Amino acid sequence: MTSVEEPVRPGGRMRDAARTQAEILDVATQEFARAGYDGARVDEIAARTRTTKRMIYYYFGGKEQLFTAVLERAYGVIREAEQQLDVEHLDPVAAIRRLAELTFDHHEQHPDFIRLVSIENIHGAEHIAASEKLGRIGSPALEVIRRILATGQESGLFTADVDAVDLHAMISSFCFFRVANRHTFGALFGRDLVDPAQRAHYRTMLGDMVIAYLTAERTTD
Amino acid sequence: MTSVEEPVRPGGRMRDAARTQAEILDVATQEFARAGYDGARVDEIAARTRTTKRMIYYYFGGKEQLFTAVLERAYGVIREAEQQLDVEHLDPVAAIRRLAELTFDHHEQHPDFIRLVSIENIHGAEHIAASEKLGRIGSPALEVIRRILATGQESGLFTADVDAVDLHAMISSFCFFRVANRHTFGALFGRDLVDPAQRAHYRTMLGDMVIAYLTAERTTD
DNA sequence: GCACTAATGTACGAACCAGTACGTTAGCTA
DNA sequence: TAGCTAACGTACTGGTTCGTACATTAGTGC
Repeated sequence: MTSVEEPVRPGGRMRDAARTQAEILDVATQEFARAGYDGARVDEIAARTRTTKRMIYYYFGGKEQLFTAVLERAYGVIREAEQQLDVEHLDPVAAIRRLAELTFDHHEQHPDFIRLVSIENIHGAEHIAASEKLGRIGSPALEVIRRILATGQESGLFTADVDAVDLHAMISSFCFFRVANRHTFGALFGRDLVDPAQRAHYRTMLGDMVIAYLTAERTTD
Repeated sequence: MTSVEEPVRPGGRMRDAARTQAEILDVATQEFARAGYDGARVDEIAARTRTTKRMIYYYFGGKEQLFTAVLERAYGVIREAEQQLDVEHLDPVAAIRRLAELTFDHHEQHPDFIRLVSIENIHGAEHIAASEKLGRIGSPALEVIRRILATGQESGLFTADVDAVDLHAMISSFCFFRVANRHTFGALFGRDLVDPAQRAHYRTMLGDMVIAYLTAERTTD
């Protein structure tokens, strides 16, 4: 997520709009993820930047729009990751398992993103609604699921009545919960869902769950 | 969740510590769920109560402790609901499905609780950690799962290597995600996960998923 | 090298908000 | 019914925090 890392602009431009904006977004992402929207402090973001609060208002307009920009960039990152998906050369069962595992990995590697999404849900997704960019961002992963599902259903490997969006929700819910709710779950049940020693276990569990669901004969009652 | 509903204390005591505390907790639950911990306003809570801000500090000590008290009561409610669980007269498959459905129903009926848990996770479960009551609250549902799982595994209906806490996490993740992330999911994928018309569909989907996972033959590789 | 504008820094204000000092009264008990 | 205390109300404060008015400079085009 960090886009800026030069120590003290060695020989570079002193005034660089793109770099300043990227740095603000980096720090703002951390701060919003750390403390939530209302808990985040604009002054704190400015202080941890090589620029001043003035610049936040100059480039983004305000706290609200800054948070929207943070969300836009965070969603852009997963969108790019999803575009790199390369699983359709596998057979449907292996492809779905691989897709689930990549989703699992991505969630684990981007806890800040998970927190931002949780925060945005607390606020009723009003920033996504206010963003033109996020309105029609789409999901490459969804298209991949759609195609794998179609192949698997044609060949009779998968049960026919499964929808791509639903399957995406199923996979996401497990991956998301594991990261987002690890604190309360750990405090109440004494088990750390993101314990590295348990990582492979939960990754396999997710794949098993999804494949079992897709290949089970449904009892129509 | 609402414990107080008398219109304007008809003939009752004017000074009633228990009623005042319960009313503060009711309103605080709504306010914290609405706006998050930092977004919630103590003045707003007081204003929507028949008492004053002074009383909040008199009874609870401060905003932080008030939130902890809200969490304690909210977790107490699900604990009570879980103690009413009566599924062990069913065969293991039906019992697990029924348990999953009841979890599904409970999450749907208590969106405020879901929001409080999300908020508490944003803050690293620090209030649960600070609460003696919540430290060892336990989970009746977990015990039920444990027993059903044992029966199902003994009879060979279920695969042997499933843990009760893991299964609880699996069920919870689906139920929780559906309610907690409905706003962002709806905004991004154009599908309302809590649409009443889709309720039965997702309820069945959850049961199918869990049962498929428990009864699938595992490919040990 | 001059002028113009994008980029930046400083200092401040006004509203907000958690928390409290101080005073009052209902209701119980002896 | 006197007295005591738990329960309650009012008014205020001190610090915080988003946002901005005003001043300045780096870089660019001519």
